[in-house]
Amino acid sequence: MMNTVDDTISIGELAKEFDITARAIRFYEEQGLLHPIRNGQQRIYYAKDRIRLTLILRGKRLGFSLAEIKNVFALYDINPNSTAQLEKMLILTEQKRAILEQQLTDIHTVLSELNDVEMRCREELQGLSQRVIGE
Amino acid sequence: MMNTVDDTISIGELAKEFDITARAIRFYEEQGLLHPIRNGQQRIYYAKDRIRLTLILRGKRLGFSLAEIKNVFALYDINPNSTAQLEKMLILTEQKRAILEQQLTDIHTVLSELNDVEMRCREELQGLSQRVIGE
DNA sequence: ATTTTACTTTACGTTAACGTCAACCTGATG
DNA sequence: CATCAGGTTGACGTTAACGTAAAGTAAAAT
Repeated sequence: MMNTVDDTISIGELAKEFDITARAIRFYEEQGLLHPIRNGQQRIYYAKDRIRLTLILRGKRLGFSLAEIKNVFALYDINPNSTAQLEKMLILTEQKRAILEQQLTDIHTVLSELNDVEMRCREELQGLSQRVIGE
Repeated sequence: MMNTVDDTISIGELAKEFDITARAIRFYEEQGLLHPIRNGQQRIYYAKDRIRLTLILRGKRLGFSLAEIKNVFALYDINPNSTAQLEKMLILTEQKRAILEQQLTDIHTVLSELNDVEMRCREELQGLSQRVIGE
């Protein structure tokens, strides 16, 4: 149940808020993507967990696997003192960027194709209704 | 092998051209996404199959399942004489559009986040090299 | 003629991301 | 006190999209 003093919520509420199942949330935890605190047996979630979940779902929408998303999280958690790690991170971000930019062009292509289909559809519908009226 | 008179190619060449396995191509056929002609036992592919494959792979990059991609293909193959079908198609294209536009905003968000990470990385690297030089 | 090379079908294996029980705990409520 | 809503941990099931291995065919090269 919702805690009245702080901003913690239960797994059920979190699931409802993001329109996913509790099972999915537990699975993300199992995979190391979430780390909720316990109140006895039960999990309690804070605002930071909501942010994490937002990132997870966005990553999924973009076609990234949970493992990849976990990697990205790991990047943010790196202690930025090693040149090697920093350069590795730059390589990874560049890879992501390339994929995302490919997706951008893909999306624009498909959107314009959708426009074509829609236009032909509407014209066709116009024609049909004209003929019906004409009779 | 490449046919010298027309523009047909074998499954191996097609696989190489698109950097996927022949198994994948056969699987797409199994799922009704491709319909190559046979020369005896062997499959032969025409330019139109290459176009299909391009569309399949683009769909996949955008996170669509093969079943969804097949549906989209079916839309193009509809004989556009039924008002009901045309309107159904318009509904489907609108759904796709919504998903794609969500992805667009997702991508822009992530790209700008990547920029932030990169900038912090480069600054950190600058700092490290400065310190080394200073010694 | 035989060995390669490229293809074929059949069929079982694999991985990711959960779904779906089953059996248990636990605080609130009639 | 009993029951119920909501939580918990296993553990096995499921689907998509192929991978992979086996066993056979067919043409081409040696």
